Amino acid sequence: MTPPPPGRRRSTVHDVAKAAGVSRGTVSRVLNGGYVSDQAREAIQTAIREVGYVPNTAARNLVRQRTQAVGFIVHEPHSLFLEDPNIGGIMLGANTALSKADYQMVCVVVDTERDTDRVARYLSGGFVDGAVIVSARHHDPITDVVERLGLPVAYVGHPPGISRPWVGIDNLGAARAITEKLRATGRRRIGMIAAALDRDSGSDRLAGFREALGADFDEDLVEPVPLYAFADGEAGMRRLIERAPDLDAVFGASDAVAAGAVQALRAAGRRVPDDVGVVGFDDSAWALRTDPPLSTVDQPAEGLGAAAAEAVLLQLSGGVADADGILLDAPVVWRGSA
Amino acid sequence: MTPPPPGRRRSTVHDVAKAAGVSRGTVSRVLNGGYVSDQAREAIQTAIREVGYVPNTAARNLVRQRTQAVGFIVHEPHSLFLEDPNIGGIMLGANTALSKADYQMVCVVVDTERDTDRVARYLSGGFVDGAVIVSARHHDPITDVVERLGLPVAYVGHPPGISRPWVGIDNLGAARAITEKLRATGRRRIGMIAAALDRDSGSDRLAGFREALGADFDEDLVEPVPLYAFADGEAGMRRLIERAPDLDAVFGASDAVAAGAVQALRAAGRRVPDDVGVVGFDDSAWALRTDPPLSTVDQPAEGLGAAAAEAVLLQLSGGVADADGILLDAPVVWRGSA
DNA sequence: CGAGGATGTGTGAACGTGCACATACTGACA
DNA sequence: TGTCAGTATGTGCACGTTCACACATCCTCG
Repeated sequence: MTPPPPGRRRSTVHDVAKAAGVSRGTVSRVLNGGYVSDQAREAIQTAIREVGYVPNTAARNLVRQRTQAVGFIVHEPHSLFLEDPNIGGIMLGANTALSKADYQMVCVVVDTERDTDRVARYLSGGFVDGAVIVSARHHDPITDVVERLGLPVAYVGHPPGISRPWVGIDNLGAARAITEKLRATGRRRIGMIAAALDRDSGSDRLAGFREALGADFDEDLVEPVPLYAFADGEAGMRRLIERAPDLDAVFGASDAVAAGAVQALRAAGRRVPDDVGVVGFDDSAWALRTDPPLSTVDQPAEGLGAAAAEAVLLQLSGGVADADGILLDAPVVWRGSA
Repeated sequence: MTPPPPGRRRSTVHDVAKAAGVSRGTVSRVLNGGYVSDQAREAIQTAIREVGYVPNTAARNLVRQRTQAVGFIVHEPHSLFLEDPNIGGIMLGANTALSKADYQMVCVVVDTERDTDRVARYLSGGFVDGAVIVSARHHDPITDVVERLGLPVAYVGHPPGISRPWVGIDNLGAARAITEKLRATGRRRIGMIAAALDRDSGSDRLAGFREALGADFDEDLVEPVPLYAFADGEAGMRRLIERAPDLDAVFGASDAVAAGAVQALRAAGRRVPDDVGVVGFDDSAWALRTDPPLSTVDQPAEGLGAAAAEAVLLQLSGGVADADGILLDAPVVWRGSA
């Protein structure tokens, strides 16, 4: 089918060796280190430029028994993938760290169940040396495969029951911090729109909220919604106002949720922040887009991606990554919405 | 360094052949097609499962002279990559199309100049069989390399001076359509915040705007801004109101720009849509986020990605992709902002 | 002056696959 | 019965690299 590239054949070490008047071995040593005389090195480097030599990855991978590629696996429905403000940053951070170490990043998006099997097979197929896994689920076929294979991985977020390296932010602590700050402004009836409680990030944020309020915590002021989405925030806020009209502040589990809440509050005739203070979580583009801009928690997405990638790279270079997890700092960003 | 995978050695065709009592060749034929008796086929398939055989990609790539991977190359600064509402969709669409054809997608983000060289080298290194290239620049080292190598590619968007397959939307036609619709609502003084005029998408949208207004076009009502970003829209709108206080409608070159414009208008005491009608472009998350939601043009991001990927796949399977480009339909979505 | 390390180079054997080729058996047909 | 097409299988080589090993030279030190 695929004809050899229209131009001429790719040049190989042999061509370089011939052009430089040395043997393959010496060329290889120039590329991979070893004793080479200055004279030979120079001749070879000239020859490389001359014949336009670029090493053949497949051949190198074959003999080295590795692929110099790391998978970036996102387990989210497509719609969420587009909505999530962090994934782009995580990807970028991971990609930057991997490129720097001369690894390639291979993106894999897992949507349907069928995909899950495909990816599990993919991972066991040795296409990648390791993987950064975002938003894994509990007892995911993917995590199962990873555990069984002992593939070097790092998770972004902390899937329960997994004892592999992971990076995340201190969702609980950050949620507690921003709730405390909100409380310190004098608010008394503080509600929360809690999203994605089936994930650690969601349940930890709720736990932090609860801790900050202590004895004042009122179960009735928590409105659970399925996703970290704008529409969920809006709908949740509507229900919450109805149930607790005296509410004077609300913590949205994400900026999108908080933005939805602002919209619903405004529609209900409440002023933000005068009548109701609102805080979010993520410091995504949403936060600067609402009026007034959201007080929120800065989620260092690029940092998370980079840290996860580095944890994988560490394992790849023979190190042992700490399975206890790395928590990145997620500082409160105070703006006008509360 | 990297020790062979902690478990046991990966099994190869030899192991399968031995387990099934046949030769390597027959195993290969089961995998790649050819004459095989039912009996042998069954024995081999059982053996494959038994020994947990997964073909070695590197070896296969080496002998087949291809990598079964397609690059996804984004030439944007990191900050824009995160802002752009379309890139996620394009990526997703491309990834879906490629996975279906059993190709892997390798993401490459080009930010700095240094990156450009790295990627040019990467592309010429035979790491990928083809590439989907997003937002290429004119006389980009990357496009140069691609042209020189004759690498099968497809562009998303139409970099000038390139005669390779590309997919895009009819920016000019869509901009004309939404401007006409805006005009039909009775607006008389229609301005435009024109972004990214150094790219085909930006200049085409301006051209469409101009065409729709015909003789009524007023150069003075066009405010050029560098990027498709919220902040640019806000700043541009501020300047535009000052210059033309009698303006009664504005076309933002993107939803983000339009959202910024809405913000600036509101800050200036204008009501949307009562005093000033606003329309955007992209139908991104921004559109539903403003109040009222934006009238805009639906940019089929996933469709673009998929179409580009398919154009690459077509070339890879020996077909000749149409270098004239494919234009996807971009329908006007009318909401409350005008 | 010879042993032995440091430096420099060439050669052969893998790595795991796909493919061309050789081989062998079957049945149909002249 | 010989020939030929179709079916079915095994074998050798090539893909382009790295790595271990053998070998050669030089310098140093006892």
